[in-house]
Amino acid sequence: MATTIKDVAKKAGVGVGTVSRVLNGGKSVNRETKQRVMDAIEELHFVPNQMASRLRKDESGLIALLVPVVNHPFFAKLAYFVEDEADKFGYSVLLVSSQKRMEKEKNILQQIRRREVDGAIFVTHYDHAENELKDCPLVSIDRPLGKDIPYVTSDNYDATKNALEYLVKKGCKRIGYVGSKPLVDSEVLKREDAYLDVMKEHGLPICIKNDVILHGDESNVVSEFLQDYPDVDGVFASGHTMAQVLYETAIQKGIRIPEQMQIVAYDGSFQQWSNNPFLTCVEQPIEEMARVVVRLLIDKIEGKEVQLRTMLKTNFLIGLTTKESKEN
Amino acid sequence: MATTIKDVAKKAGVGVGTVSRVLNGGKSVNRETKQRVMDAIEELHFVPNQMASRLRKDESGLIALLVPVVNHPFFAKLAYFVEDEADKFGYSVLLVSSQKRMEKEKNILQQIRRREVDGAIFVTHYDHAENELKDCPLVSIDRPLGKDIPYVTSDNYDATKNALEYLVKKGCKRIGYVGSKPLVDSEVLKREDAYLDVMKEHGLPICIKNDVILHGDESNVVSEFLQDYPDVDGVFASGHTMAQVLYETAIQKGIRIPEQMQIVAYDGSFQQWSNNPFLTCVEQPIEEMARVVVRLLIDKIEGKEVQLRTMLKTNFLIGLTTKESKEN
DNA sequence: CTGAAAGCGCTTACAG
DNA sequence: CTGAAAGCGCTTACAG
Repeated sequence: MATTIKDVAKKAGVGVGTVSRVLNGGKSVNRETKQRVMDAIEELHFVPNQMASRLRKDESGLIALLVPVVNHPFFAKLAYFVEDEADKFGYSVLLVSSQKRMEKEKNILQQIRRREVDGAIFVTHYDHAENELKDCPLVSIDRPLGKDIPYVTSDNYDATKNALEYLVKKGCKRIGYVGSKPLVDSEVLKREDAYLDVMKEHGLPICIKNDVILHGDESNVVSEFLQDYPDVDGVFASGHTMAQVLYETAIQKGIRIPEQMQIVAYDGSFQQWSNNPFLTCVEQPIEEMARVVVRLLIDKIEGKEVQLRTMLKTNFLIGLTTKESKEN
Repeated sequence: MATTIKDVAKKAGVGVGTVSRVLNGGKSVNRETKQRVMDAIEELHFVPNQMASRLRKDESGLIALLVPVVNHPFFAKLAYFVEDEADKFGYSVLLVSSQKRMEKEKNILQQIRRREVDGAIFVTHYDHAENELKDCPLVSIDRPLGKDIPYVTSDNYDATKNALEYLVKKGCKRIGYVGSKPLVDSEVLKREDAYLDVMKEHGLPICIKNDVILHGDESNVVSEFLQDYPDVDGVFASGHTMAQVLYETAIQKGIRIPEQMQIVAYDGSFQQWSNNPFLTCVEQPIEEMARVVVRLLIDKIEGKEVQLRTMLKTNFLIGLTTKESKEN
């Protein structure tokens, strides 16, 4: 059997309470006693059973991160920094890919109730009844999960507007929008708003394809988009994957980029692998979003008051998928 | 306070043991009693506290997945399927990005001892003392973590050889190899072996850059590689990111692909987003690797005997980074 | 500063 | 089939 706090207590000649106190900081324990206990721990190679301690303290030390799929650059990068930040505060991260599986989201909600996890970060999500979310420490990204659930987002409207204005400035006359529409109310919807506004302002035609799709279907969406609007000379792609698929598909069709078609993307997460941006894109502050959202969650878990909406600034990066700046 | 098994027992007019039996399958419980208990559970919205049950049963229901970084297509895809498979068996996945943080790996080992997690999958890893790994349910990918630790791999040598022969067939005379060397003994090393063998066989020059690097440094490695061997007409890139960075860097330098330089990659994980492969590459069976490794781990956790080495077949995909097949 | 004891919420032989 | 009881390994008032 594994050695327990009892064995340590016996060996050190103290009560189990004292061992526990040493384990939890050792404040208010006599130096000598403490040393004896620590020696015993050392000798017995004692490792406290976390499960017992958690049961007692009624906390799990776990937070769940729900993403549609992890194998997508945006979510992967987010997961990376969420784990990094959580680790700093002593939390571990449970990874859940919930796309196609609404039950998984419900499960997490259950797990929170069961004290299996302390809280959760929903990046995207299905629609849940308000009362299911009640009393669960939850935070989200881009979407208001419920009216009391804090979330982090980026300046979707302004950034998109800015990106589209850039295409206009680069001479585009027929600008398309290709994206995947969120299932529920989301800040991401503002990208489409911005598109419609900019087109209207400049009197340009609307060439849009923005349906609710699953990750993995970008290829079909792009094909249909190019079929419906074969003559676009500029495209705003909502999401890095969409942009990448668009780029590849265009290349395969023999469309020259940026000569025949310029591309601007929202979210340029894969840039990190290169020193210079390849896609011209709106860069979301993914790392900061991750760190902020984790801290929000921990504050909620600890019962603190937190800000409901945090908006972070994006960056505009000029890459090779738009025409060279002459005026620069 | 949360409602407990006791409340349910009282409400149903039975003992707590009976409630527990109903919760755990309800076998050998009278139908009527069972119904009464279930009604009580329903009425009280009772959710069992997992922590207590785990303490009692001495199992956590958690497995840890250690990758250097999640935000890399290979690891992200692996993480996705690991979670999917683990979920089928009732396990949740703890995600840990251990690059740069050897302590994180040690922590997991500790957590296994503490019964915080039931087992772990190490994809890559630092060197650990054999006795640290002792008695821990562990499995890994591509690397033998220790002599009793099962692992899953792909046919690195054959696949690389095959890919290189393809470049030779496509007329390449100066074939380069750019990769990142694993820290420890690994099946991945066989890719370099295959390269050296093929070059020797065909009397071609060696143009190799294969150092131990961190994920994120691919850009520098590629730049140096192209500087050292500016006249390569074919490159084998070990790893999808390396290949992608190579492609982008070449494009930026004005090198035409595949006319001036053909590229073949090991691991074409991002293919999934397109219907047609973009990179010509060796496709690792990531999904199968993930599912197999999870099942191996669960078998180990349950104390079964498992196969030490599982080798899976790769696929060779022809994309746009090598010259058109004439003979096809 | 420290020990003895109660208890976290469940599970599981043990009797019956 | 089922109840009472012991116990999983820890933590935390409560006395002293």
